[in-house]
Amino acid sequence: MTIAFASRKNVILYMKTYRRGTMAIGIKDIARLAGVSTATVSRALSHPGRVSPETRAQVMAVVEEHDYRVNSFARSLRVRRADAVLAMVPNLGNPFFSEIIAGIQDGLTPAGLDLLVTDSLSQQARRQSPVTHLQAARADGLICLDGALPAGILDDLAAGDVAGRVVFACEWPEGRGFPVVRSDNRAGMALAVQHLVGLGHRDFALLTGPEGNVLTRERREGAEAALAQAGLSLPPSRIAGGSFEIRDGFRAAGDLMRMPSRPTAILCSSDQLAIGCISGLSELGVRVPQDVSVVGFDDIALAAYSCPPLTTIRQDRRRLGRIAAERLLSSLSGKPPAETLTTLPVEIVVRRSTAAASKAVK
Amino acid sequence: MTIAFASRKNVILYMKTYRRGTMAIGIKDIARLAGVSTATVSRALSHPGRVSPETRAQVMAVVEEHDYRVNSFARSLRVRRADAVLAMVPNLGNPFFSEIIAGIQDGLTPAGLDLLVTDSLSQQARRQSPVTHLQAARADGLICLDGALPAGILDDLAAGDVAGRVVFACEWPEGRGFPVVRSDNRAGMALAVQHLVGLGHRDFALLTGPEGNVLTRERREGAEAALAQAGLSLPPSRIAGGSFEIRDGFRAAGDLMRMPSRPTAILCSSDQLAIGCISGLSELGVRVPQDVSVVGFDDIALAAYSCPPLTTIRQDRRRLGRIAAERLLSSLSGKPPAETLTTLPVEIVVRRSTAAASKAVK
DNA sequence: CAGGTCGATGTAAACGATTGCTATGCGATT
DNA sequence: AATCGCATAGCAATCGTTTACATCGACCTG
Repeated sequence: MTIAFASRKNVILYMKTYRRGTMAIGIKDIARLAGVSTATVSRALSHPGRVSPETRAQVMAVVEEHDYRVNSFARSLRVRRADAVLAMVPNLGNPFFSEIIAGIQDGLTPAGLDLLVTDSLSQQARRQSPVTHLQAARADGLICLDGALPAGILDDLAAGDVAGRVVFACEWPEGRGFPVVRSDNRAGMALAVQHLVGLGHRDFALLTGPEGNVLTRERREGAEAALAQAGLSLPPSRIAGGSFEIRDGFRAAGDLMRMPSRPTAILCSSDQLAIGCISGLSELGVRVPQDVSVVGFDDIALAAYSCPPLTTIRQDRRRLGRIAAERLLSSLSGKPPAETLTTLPVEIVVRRSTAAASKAVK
Repeated sequence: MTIAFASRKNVILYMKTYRRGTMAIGIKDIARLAGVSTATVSRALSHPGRVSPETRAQVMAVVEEHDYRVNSFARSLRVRRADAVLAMVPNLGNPFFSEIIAGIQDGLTPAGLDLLVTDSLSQQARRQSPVTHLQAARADGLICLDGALPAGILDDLAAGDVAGRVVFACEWPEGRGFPVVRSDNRAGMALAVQHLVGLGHRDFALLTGPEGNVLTRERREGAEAALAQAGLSLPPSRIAGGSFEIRDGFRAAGDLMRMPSRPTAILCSSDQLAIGCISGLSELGVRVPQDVSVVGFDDIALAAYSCPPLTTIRQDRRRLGRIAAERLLSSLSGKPPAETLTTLPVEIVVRRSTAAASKAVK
């Protein structure tokens, strides 16, 4: 059985050799077969009301018989519209984004648009920016899930020729005025804090995402504000993290527990962080939730089945994607943007990683 | 002088804008500004060797200055090539596929191809099949991760005009002769069985995926064959499951433990099943791995952090995607397919969900 | 019955690139 | 000196649609 084979050679061969071999059937053939002009075929297909019922039926019969499809390039070239949208994620391999992508697809499908995807790394590899796709007319619009684009690209995205064709979702660059669709990160953290305070916790820690990320900031601020309201605060020594990844949750758990005074409740900026954190805690013999309570953020599918099942903040990622797509569509159709910031509600789902603060904590 | 030049350029641009009502700059503009013909611009861009160094530099300068991009539709129309590939997954929201998609992107990027994605549901919603995209020239090829396409669509995919433009990855329809890239499912299950037999286990159970799925079949067969080799067998009452989802693992755990005689080792056809299963077992007070050992399949990111960390069969999904992309590229370039079935090796990663069979089992 | 309206269709010009031919200029070969 | 070859660049056809405009009856109206 074979394992793999040289790729570079294929690439070169592809670039040099490939031509679409088969001669596809075109509108002219249909016209001839149906005994009408190409204009009539085109109209029968895209403006059925503009041709007589008999002609339409006749054309359709031929179209069906030969399984004809309009060549999308010729069409797009003529109408100057790609009928496609590009979604750019920081990392395609990160499962966190898959549901947002699915939501985008949901939003695009009713409008008959296609979905192109790419990730920031591949773009860099090709020395391209998503702007290229727009300029090359390959996509009508862009939904960007990466809030950390370089300034130069952001400038391009704000420039005249792509204005109104970009929506940010989930993450976004600050102070740029792009339309964005996001979850209510502050409210989410507030929910988490209130839940834990209600359980009697007074000693909090926070696991944050990467430095400079908007979500990191909003979630931290949300936590701090809610804690302040409860008369509590979050000393810097109680803030750890540095990415949304599992392994940092694991690592941070160790760091936190090594401190002289231990928190009884840990707020995590992602479920991955929370799962890593719990894993790290159990490694240290710290029990969740008996010794410390942990709450996550996102409510990924596995959250309900981790052990213990994770108390977390649910954000509806699918909906977020769909709404981003809808906003883009509306913006593409020339409608003036309603507001630039759309904030989606979140909710807390209480499972078993949180419990009343233990009285006997040191 | 610079001023004069700039203003003339602006006038030209303005006139163009005014006339056409669009801001896109075209090859004609570049040609005019560089003082050459469009043919030369085109050649400077795509066959740099065919123009003199001076001309090329001159053209490039103008191209850079105006940030010109070739209109991909005009180009695709002319060269009859989309430079894009469609990936079709059963369900975009399922994170299992995200890494395969990332791998596909990896394979496509060096060749400069774009990636379109869609899922089976959206296709149905639009009453389209992936064939449509190929016929409409929207994509050069298709990578299909859905092995359960209706027969009619499979017929279309095998038909003349799309022949050689399809590769199946991960899953595939049987008895059709399409090129397939897959993991070595049988060997994977054999690895799992051997590991457990080595730990002294004699009482096995198997959690399967959906009925009719190739992966379900191959993994079951792999398990059965390896067990047979060890002189063991798998009675029907020890086979449960019905999907790759977490919740079915959870449910199946209950079913299995309700049987009069309990297995000491559970083979799961996916990590999700395994995680659900462990969750279900712990619900019933059954400890993993002390009471029963569980092994998963896939090695998803969370597998290392579940509790206990999951012993599982790793399949390199990213590589699988990349190789599928490379096979498609090679096939598009007209090379005769080497062999239709490419099988990727898997390996077992032993963590803590498996242990020696307890002597004291009832 | 002349003139006007309207609906259905055809004609042909875009859309923006690529590329087979052809023309030109210039150095090398015989 | 005449010819050949080659590198370079332009001309114009072409890719497969859509759509503005023209055409042509049929029907209506005064």
